[in-house]
Formats: sequence, C-alpha cells, structure tokens
Amino acid sequence: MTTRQDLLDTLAQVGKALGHGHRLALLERLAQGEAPVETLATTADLTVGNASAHLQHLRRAGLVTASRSGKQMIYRLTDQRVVTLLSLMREVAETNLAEMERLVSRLFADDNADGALETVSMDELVSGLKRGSVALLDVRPEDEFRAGHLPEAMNIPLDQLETMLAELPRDREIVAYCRGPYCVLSHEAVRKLRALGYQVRRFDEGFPEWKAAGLPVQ
Amino acid sequence: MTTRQDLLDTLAQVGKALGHGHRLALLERLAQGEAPVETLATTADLTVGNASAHLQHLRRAGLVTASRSGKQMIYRLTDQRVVTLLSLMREVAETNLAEMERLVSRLFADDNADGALETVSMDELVSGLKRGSVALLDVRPEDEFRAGHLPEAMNIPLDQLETMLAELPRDREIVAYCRGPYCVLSHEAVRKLRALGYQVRRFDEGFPEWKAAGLPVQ
DNA sequence: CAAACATTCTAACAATCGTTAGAATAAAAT
DNA sequence: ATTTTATTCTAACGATTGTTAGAATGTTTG
Repeated sequence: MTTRQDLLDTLAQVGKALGHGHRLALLERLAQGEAPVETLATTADLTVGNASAHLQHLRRAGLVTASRSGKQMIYRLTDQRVVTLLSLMREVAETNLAEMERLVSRLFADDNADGALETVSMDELVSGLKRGSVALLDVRPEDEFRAGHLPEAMNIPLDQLETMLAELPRDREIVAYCRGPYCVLSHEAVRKLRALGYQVRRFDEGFPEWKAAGLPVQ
Repeated sequence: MTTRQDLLDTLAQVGKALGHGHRLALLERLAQGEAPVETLATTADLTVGNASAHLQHLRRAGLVTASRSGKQMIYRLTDQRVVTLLSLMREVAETNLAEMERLVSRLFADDNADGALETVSMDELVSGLKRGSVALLDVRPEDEFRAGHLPEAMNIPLDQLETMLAELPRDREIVAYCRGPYCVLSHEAVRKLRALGYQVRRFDEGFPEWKAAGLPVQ
C-alpha cells in the first residue's frame, strides 16, 4: 500500500541528483558532449575520486550513462531532456530566488560598464544566420567544439583570441557563444573584442540550449 | 572568482527541494491548488510540524509561497512551471530508471487483469470533448475540484461513487481523471465502473498537467 | 607478464538533513 | 483578557551525504 510513496521516493532520486552544485557543474559540461572522467573532474574542479562518486550518483538517478573506451570511461547524458530540465530549473530559480539575480549580476558585473551585456536571443540568432548577416564565434575549448557546435561557427578558444584576430570579419556583426547562460567565456570574448573595435554581441544561451531546441548542429 | 560555483550552488537548492519524496507529495497536492498546512500535511501523510518544515524548504527554494488568511497559512506554487518541472522529472525517470517502471506497474497491478489500463491521452481527450462524445468525471476530493477542474467535469469523489451512480451517463463514454499519472483514484474509479458495465477509460495525466498545458480550466 | 594508467571502491570523518516532541508565536473566538 | 486554533521555531538525535586518501580493479602498453 506504500507503493505510491515508493514511487515518489524513486522520483526524488532525480531531484536529489540535481541537488548539488558539483553535480550541476558536471551536467553542464556533459551537456556540451560526452567526456571521460578526468576531463569532467578538471572542468568541474574536483578530484577524480570525487567526480567519480558524483557520476555514480547521476548514473543511479538515470541522468547519465557510461561506457568504456579503452582504459577510459566515457560519460554522456542519457537524454536531451536533461538539458531541458536544467534550463527549466534555471528559469524557475531566476524568477523566484532573489539570491539568484544577485549572483547573476555579480558574475557579469564587468559588462555593465560598457554595454557589452546586450545579447542576441535564439530567435534573433536564427534569423540573423538565415540572412547571412552574422558570423558565429564559438569560444569554448577545442574538444567541446569538436563534440558539436552551431552550424558554420568558427572556433577560437578564449585564450587564443588575441593571436587569431585575423580570422574575424570586420564587415559583419560577430555573435559569440559558449556553454550556456552562466558561462563567462563569451562575456570575456565580447569585452575583449569590443575594446578592439569589433562589432560583437553575445548569444544569451549556449550550445546545449540550441541543440535541445532541436536546431541543427555540426 | 568563485561566483560561478555559488550560482550553481544556489541553483542546486531547487534540485535539493525536489529531492525528497515527502516534498514531492506536497508539491503534487499543491499542483491541484492552494491549501493550508494541515490539508497538505494530511494528504502527504505527515505530521503538521514536519510538513511545515518541508514547506519552509520549498519556500527557500522559490517553489512555493505562503500568505496568511486568518489563522491559516495558505501555500501555493510560485509558478506554473513547477508543474512542468515535475512532469519532466517524471518523464526522465520513467525512461531511464528501471526501478520506476517496476513501481508504476506494481501500483497499477490490478488493472492488468481486466484491461482497465487503457487510457486516453490529452490530445484524444481534447478532441473527444470537442465532439461531445465523452463525459468527464473528476474523482478527486471536493475541495480540490472546487479549486479548479477541467471544463464541464462532474465531481464525484471516489468514496461517494456508489451512491451517485445515477449522475453518470450510460450512452456516452466516461473519462475519469484525478491528480496526475501516479494518482490511483481514477484507476479505482475505472475498475469499479467497469465492473458495473459502464464504458469508461482513464485520462493518462491529471488536472495539473491539463492546466500547465495551457488548456482551459474552470 | 609486468608496468602504467584510468577509474572505482572502501573506510573514515565531518557536515547536512529529516524527524520528533514540545515551546513559542500569532490570530480568532469566547 | 483568556482560551483555542493554526503554524512555526527550537533542540535533540539518528540517518544520509560529501569528501579525502589510499587500496583495488580492469585495460592497455612495453
């Protein structure tokens, strides 16, 4: 007779899995594409052992799966819907938690100075690309770019930006994007490029949201 | 410099709030409509003190709000999106957790015997209502019905079903619904009515999902 | 088959969370 | 004013979770 509560308890495992900052960091990286444990540990700034433990947790909750490739274990999201789940959590948190707003504005504090915070929405980006009026700049690390990116985007990881300026167009607007709304890479890129006189704005979401929306990826 | 992780930690509060069966039970009840603490405690089968503690937790995570009415505190969801969040968690859990399937089929074990498990989807229900070919039966308790229900539904709480059979049509198919996919009330109702020869099926979701889909409610 | 490498497992400990019973608060009814 | 009713707060305790360091496992490479 207690089956209903068992069901809710099992469902709660999914919530529990989403209930720790380190696991959200791991999921954010996995939303860019599959990766081995060590990569995940480094991007989430965890020891390998700890990352592994959190990944087991995510696995038990059905959010990720793993398969062996040589001596590495490659983890990936089980489901595109996990990305949607994260976006939805973000939306709910942003509209209902004051703390959230405070932190977001602090994270992007630098931008407020020079208007770099002006962003491009997904709809706007889609139509800009259709018209051919924008050049897409992916500033994520190369391995994430290789695992999937927006169509016709060029990849210049943030730390190589200065040395690869020649690649960038001067005659079209540039739109920079990265891992998602809380990723600072594209912010940094926009700030630097603006200072150099480029016409550039930031996509207000990231690669995972683009893909989860069913838009084409390469 | 640790602001990004602070942000993820704050976001994780939402996950954490969704990470306990008792809180999911409270949210499921709140998805039917606002309610005072005692009602919430009884439907979730908790002591009032415990329910109150969980509600504080949900409040801090921005999922519910409360306002005083006389000596009662009335709780409600902050956001329709919380219902969507729950549905999405359910979908992800159902497709990726074997345990989930096992529990769902056990919860509805009785149905497998007599084919009562045949359900009506939301689309099917919408078109059935448009054609006027189905009668809607809401088997939730009266207070939940009063707080909102599907258009033109009649309310017969499950425990009064036998005494109110006269209300039910014999010439049209009946569709019974209740709180959601894991609510057993409509299952029970279908089983009883089938035994009495009524033509009746179960809506495979519930009132909250109908409302969250933006369909009209009364 | 031994060594190197990537990951998981184990045990331990601290930190957090859930529950309970009872005290405290706040509004309404007498 | 006092009592009643509804809820929250407090303190305590046990249960669960997160982290670490190091041992164990499994795979590839020499």
